[in-house]
Formats: sequence, C-alpha cells, structure tokens
Amino acid sequence: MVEHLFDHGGVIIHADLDSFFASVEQRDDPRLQGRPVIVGGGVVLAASYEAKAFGVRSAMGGRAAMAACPDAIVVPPRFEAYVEASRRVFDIFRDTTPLVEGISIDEAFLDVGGLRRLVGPPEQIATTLRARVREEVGLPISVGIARTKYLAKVASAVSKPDGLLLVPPHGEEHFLHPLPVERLWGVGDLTAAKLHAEGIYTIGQLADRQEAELTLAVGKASGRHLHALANLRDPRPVEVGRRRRSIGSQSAFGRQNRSFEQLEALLAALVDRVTRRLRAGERIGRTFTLRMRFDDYTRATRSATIPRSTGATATWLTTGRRLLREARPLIEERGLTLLGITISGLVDARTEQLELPLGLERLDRRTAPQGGRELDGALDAVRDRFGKQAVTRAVLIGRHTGHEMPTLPDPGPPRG
DNA sequence: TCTGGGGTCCTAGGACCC
DNA sequence: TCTGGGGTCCTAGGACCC
Repeated sequence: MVEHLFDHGGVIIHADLDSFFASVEQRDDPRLQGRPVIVGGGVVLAASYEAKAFGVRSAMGGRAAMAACPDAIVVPPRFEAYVEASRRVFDIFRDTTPLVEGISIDEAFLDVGGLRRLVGPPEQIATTLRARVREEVGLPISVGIARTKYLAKVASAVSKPDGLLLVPPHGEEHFLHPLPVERLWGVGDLTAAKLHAEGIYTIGQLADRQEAELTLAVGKASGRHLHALANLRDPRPVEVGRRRRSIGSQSAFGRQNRSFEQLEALLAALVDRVTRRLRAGERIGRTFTLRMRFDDYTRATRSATIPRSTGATATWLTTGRRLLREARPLIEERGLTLLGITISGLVDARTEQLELPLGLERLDRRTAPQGGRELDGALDAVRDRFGKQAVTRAVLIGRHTGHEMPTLPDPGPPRG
C-alpha cells in the first residue's frame, strides 16, 4: 500500500461554495453568466467574482457597490432557491461521509480520515466532491484539505475561486505563518487593530508571542484561542448533528417614524414568525431578547428568562410586550431603526415532558433547601410516567441545568 | 462603506447560595 | 455580626462570522 501524507492522523475537508447566492443566480439565468452580479438591495448579500474584481464586497452598502461597479446587475435575493441548492449540496456531502458538520448555508467540514482504505486518498475524495457539486447542482465549490479544521478552512479560502488546496502536515507552518493575522478565525477589525498595536501583523509573529502576552492584549479566551491556532493546535473534532442554540428574526425599517402601536404590531409579527419556526423544529426556549438599533446606529438589548421552556406564542408575546414597554423611553429618545427578537436557551421540545413532572423551576438549590426530598418525589413521578430510562435522562437534564440531583443506581439496560 | 438578516461565543457585574 | 472563597444564573453588551 502506498504511503500517504496523512497516514498518521485525521483528515478534514472544508468545503465552501463560491459567492453562493450570486452563483445560484448566474446558474439560473444565462444572461448573468460572466457578468458582474450583485445579490441584495440596501446592502450586498453576495457578489459574483466579476463584481468582486471591481472591489465589491458582501455587507457593502448598495450605493458604494454601484459606485465601485456601475455595470453590475443587481438582483433581489431568492432565499428558497438558495435553501434548495444548499440542501442538494449537503446531500452530496453526506453521501461522501456521514461525518459532516454544517457551519452555514454554504459551508461545511467533512471528516474523511476514515475513508482512505475504502475510497481513496483525500485529494481524490475532494476532487470527486467538487466534480459532483458542479455536475449535479451546477455550482462552483472550493475545498481545503488539512489535518485540522482551521487549517482546512484557511486552505479553502486561499484556494478560491473554484479551487482545491491541500496543506500537508509537514507544510503547515510554511503555509500559515506568512499569512496576515486577519486570516485567523475570530480576528475582526477590532482584534486586528489591537494586535497591530502590539506589532503583530502575521500569524507567524503571533505564534512567537507568549500566551499571557496575548490574553493581556485581546482577552483571556480570545488570546488563548489565537495562540493555539497560530501554533497549529486545533483539536476540535468535526461534530455531527450540532443544533441551533437560538433562533431569531429582525426587521430594519430605516428612519421612517414608527408609532409605538406600529412597533407593537411588528413585534407580534416577529414573535409569530419565530415561534412558528420553533414549533416546526420541535424546539422550546427559555430566554427572550429584544434587540434594538437606533438612529445613531447605537444598539441595545433587553432580555428576560422565564422559569420553564416554552414555544408558546402567547407567552413570548407577553414577555416581548413587557420588554418593549420598558424600553419605550429609550426608543422615544433615540429613535428606532431596527427591531429584532431572539429566543435562546433552546432545548428539544420533548425535554419539556421531563421538566414538567420534575418541577425543575422550583428546585433551584438557591430557593429550595429541601430540594433533595422534593426531587426524590419528582423522580418517582418521572419513573411512573416515563420509565427508568427517563429518570436517567432527567438526572442528565438536572446536571445540565445545574439542579442538584440525588445519585441514582444504574438504571440497567433500556426497556423494550 | 451610511449598515440586512441569520447566527455563535465571550465578558463583566450583580444576586444569590453554600 | 462580620467576613472569605467558590460557584451558578441572569442581564446587558460586544466582537465576530456568513
């Protein structure tokens, strides 16, 4: 058997569709092919490479984009088409390996370390993947191959557009260290400026610093994270089946003056939209956050946590209305230009069935000195209603939510 | 560059508990 | 009555990503 570069470790692929929204538009309308295309209106959601050549970037204001590229064709987004294209691409990902971690609508990590014997070396897997996406969905996709997630991600970005790049384990430092710190995952404008102030411009320069020095400059978690990435440490595995932790919706309406009644109506619409999606995904949440943006682009949030998770529209509407009323003086003072909501602390809706008989909301150890005795009773109730397995699950939920739980004997094998 | 909509994770202070 | 150390949860804000 031929010795291979990755014989002694894992192999991760990062696959990233190129200018995703714009590519879908060019695919579906031949008149757009080969021409500068901008998807969006007020701001650029995506720009084709022909437009990017003129300096158009996503998140750019529409006016600035047209100034940079007057010949650009602007098309409104068609989100259904993007969702459908994404679904088909992810089907190809999962057909390649079950170990797929989606990170957005247009990119994913694939762990292909175990496939070499069965399918072939990673370059071959990646080449096949790219060809399939091109032939079956009609879209260009770039792929990076490396030992870690982060290196694979940088590799795909460097390979764009429509590229393939492999970073061999012995070439990691050579590949990474000359790159600017802005390439690091988690370094935006602000962190970049802080690093520049320390005389750090390249990832190699960052790797040479002490971790303590970095945490002082950019904060504890961030410093630790950047130090690890720059020194080629990134043990994060590809995680299959990660679930959303929050869900939200927002609406920007510019400087047109909205009456408070209109804002309440908008809030109701947002709550309705989000709770619908919550129910569709069989999820419930505990924390409601009201987001606001004002005339001067300052922002504020107001949040509230309720005792028990829910997906009920009425509950969230009541919570949202209260927060909006409380924020009224602020809104009238600064002028609102955006209203948004987020429901977080999401759990599987079925969890509620366990939380209910457990009465977890009353068993917080700060407020329930006899929590132990109450819990024994509650766990008996869970056992009666849901069986032994449910008790184990209830205990796990308790640990997860920080509630004190009595130690239970091993529940034994699942019944049924 | 006059700014959309969807997310993730981190920080810091206060309340409260043991 | 005062005080320390360790910990969780909640709220608000902020940086960052696509």
